[in-house]
Amino acid sequence: MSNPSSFEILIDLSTAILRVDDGRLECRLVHEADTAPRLPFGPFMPESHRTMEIGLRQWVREQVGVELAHVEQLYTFADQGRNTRGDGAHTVSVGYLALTTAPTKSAEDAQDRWGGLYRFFPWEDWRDARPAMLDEMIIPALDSWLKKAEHASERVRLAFGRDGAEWDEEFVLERYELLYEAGLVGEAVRDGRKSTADIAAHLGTMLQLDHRRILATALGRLRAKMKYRPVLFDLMAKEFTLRQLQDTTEQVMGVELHTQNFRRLVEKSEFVIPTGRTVKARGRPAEIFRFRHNDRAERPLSGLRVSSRSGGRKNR
Amino acid sequence: MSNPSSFEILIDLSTAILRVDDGRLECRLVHEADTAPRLPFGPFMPESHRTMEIGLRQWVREQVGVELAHVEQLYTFADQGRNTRGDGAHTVSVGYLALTTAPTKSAEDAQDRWGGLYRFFPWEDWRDARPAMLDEMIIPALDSWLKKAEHASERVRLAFGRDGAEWDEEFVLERYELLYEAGLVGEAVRDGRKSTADIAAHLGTMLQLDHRRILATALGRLRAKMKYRPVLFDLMAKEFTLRQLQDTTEQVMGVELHTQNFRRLVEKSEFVIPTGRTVKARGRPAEIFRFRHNDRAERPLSGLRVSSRSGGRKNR
DNA sequence: ATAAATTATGCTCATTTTGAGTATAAATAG
DNA sequence: CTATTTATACTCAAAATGAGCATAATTTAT
Repeated sequence: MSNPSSFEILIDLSTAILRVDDGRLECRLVHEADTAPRLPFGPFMPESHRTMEIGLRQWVREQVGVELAHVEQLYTFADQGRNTRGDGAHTVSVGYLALTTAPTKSAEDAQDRWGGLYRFFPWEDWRDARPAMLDEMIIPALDSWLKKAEHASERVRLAFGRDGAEWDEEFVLERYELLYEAGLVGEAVRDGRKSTADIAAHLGTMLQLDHRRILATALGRLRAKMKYRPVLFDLMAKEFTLRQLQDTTEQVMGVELHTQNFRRLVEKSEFVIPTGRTVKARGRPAEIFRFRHNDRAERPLSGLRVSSRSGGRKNR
Repeated sequence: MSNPSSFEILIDLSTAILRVDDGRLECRLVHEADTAPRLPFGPFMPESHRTMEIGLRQWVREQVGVELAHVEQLYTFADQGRNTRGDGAHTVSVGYLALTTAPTKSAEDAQDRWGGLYRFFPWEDWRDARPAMLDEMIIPALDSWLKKAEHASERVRLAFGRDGAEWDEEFVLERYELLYEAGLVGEAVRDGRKSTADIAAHLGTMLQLDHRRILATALGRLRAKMKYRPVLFDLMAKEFTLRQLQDTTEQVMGVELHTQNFRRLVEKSEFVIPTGRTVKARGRPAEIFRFRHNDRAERPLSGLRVSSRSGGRKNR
């Protein structure tokens, strides 16, 4: 255990705060002059932060000021050269995911404080159809990269659902990492790796430091978690229609769902209770529901094993 | 982002290395004079470790010398007072899970290098029956703690499957944490918390620092992961019978399974191919299988959604 | 006012998966 | 040769899933 002295390490606590506003999945951003946007973050200061979560909540409070409904540690990143600032300090970053309830009055915020999540990962949004950029840019670029990096071919196959593998919507981070390694995203260019800058310019918006990596981790984790824990409700307002619930799920999963079956699933789960009231819009008025909180009668914490609509998830 | 200077932080890389030997789930331990055993660990040294995984592999190599089949970061713990050594340095520990293939010739190791995992978590082993210690010690002690700590009652309910909630074998960490908070495990005594030392003496073997917490995280994660990724095979030898596969699964999940249905599940999954050979013992000889490696034809990486045998999982 | 469009909700049906057995096969142990 | 043990095969009902058709309750267009 040689030399257990300190190593001048700085720990960043960075948080991906997600919400769904008006049916759109968004991430809270902080803008600074002359740089890419960033996530809320700050250093872990053990003298004043008894736990990391306390520290993170302090930074979020100071920089953002939103109420966090769910907070969860994601991953600790420490790779050399991927979270580098001016000073040469070694920086490790601990990424967190936080969810926040849908805002009551939208568009109250300054326009750019919340950014649509798929701006950063356009290839992850399959709601309409398989994104064209996959076949037009990403796959060809990966193929040409694979000539030099054959060792990665199995990873590419699984992450991007090729050669009979399925597209797994949870593999958000794996896909981002491959794009980074292949030099196809802006951060690779910035970090001075061998890269293809012209393609990178089209593959989503860059963030500072390793924040897009953290965001990818957040989305992947959220997609996975929704299937087995009822985190979905931490993204909803107190009351909602089943359509809104479905919209939120679709936004997160990046896939369209079969409405009737989704409804059946939700009702069976008993996570939700009808209020009796309805809301009017176009078409038949929808009933308003709310989440069944920590009642005595609460179901075991299964999630929603959502089943996608026939249209989605086509592979090549 | 005030004051992003360094804070004299030391990062420990600690690894729970698991294997199944002769049908028993074990964890690699390091013994030192006059203390509780510990996991292999060492400091992260950014100067020489380009990534944390490189660092961890170095410590494992130096202290242990086993081949790791699967390595996965678990969680980063930084709570004040739970990983304290003599020197007052602030220590954060990053826990890892590593799996290792079943050893060919068992009992070659010195006796105490590998310890049965359920020594540390006797309440997690439901293979035979619901562990008696739950009703005899743990639940009553928790109940009496809850009188002073009412806020925790919902957590206890979910973690220990009370009042209609189900016992969820994945909640290993949640249970350990509650036992710690309630002062019922040795580490709470050691850390100087309000505790019930006489009970703690019976609730499993202590480890150094926060290593048992990391180990709990490891077991919980492994149990969860087995259900959706084929990590199971990283615990098996190259060839095995379906009974051995089932034994391993049962060891990890801490539950007995329905043999015929397990077999059906495994065969359908196509993770496994028969070798044609059989192995003799008592009773009908069992066919020998091996894992279908990264073949071109590999299935999507689903796991085994194991279904427990009727006997198991009874709640109170 | 009436038809068309739109959205919500209800229901059916075939298929697959699951949970729980019963039955049979191929060995060893006595 | 019989009982015991372990492995493997097969059955069957119940539950879950995937896909679609049908109806209800509104608004929008004509």
